[in-house]
Amino acid sequence: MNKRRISQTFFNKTTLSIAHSLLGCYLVRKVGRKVQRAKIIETEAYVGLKDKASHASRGLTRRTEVMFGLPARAYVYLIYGMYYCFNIVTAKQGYPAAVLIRGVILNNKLINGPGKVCRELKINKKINNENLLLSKKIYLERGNKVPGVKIKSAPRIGVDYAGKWKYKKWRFFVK
DNA sequence: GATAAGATCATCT
DNA sequence: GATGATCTTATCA
Repeated sequence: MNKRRISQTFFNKTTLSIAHSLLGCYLVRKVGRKVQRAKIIETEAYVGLKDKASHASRGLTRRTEVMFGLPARAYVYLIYGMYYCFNIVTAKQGYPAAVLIRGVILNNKLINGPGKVCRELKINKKINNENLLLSKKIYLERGNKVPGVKIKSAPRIGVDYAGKWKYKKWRFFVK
């Protein structure tokens, strides 16, 4: 058993606080024999039915049902026909919330943008609904703690249509 | 430096 | 049939 692997208790807090805590942790992806460990440096939170920027704001659909499900699952979807985005589902079953991984460092290479992260880590819809606590293909590990002063927050990206919700500072990144 | 357009498809109306 | 939690390339100033 991997001691550094993130366990259920990590998800036992608010989505915002999880998005914050994920910074500095590692996203581990196994493809065949290859293992990639990507350090998370940027996240975005999508919380609740009322968050217009969230896919869940229009209610439960086939696509978003993973977000309404159990925490610590992966929510992967295709956007603009060509890019996948990788999210970690949070909050309890029945309440839609997730944290989008926007940026990582892989082999000392900065990868900014959810589409690029998924391309580099070979994330596709097969990963959708994977249990990050149990899966051997993709999971999370604790990293070095990031000092609070190095963590910045800002409005989310690409959600201008979301009315007042676009001003929420639910994007977190390491300076 | 900034802004605009094109690629391309699952999902929703 | 319209649209989007994006990225890259092209064109402008």
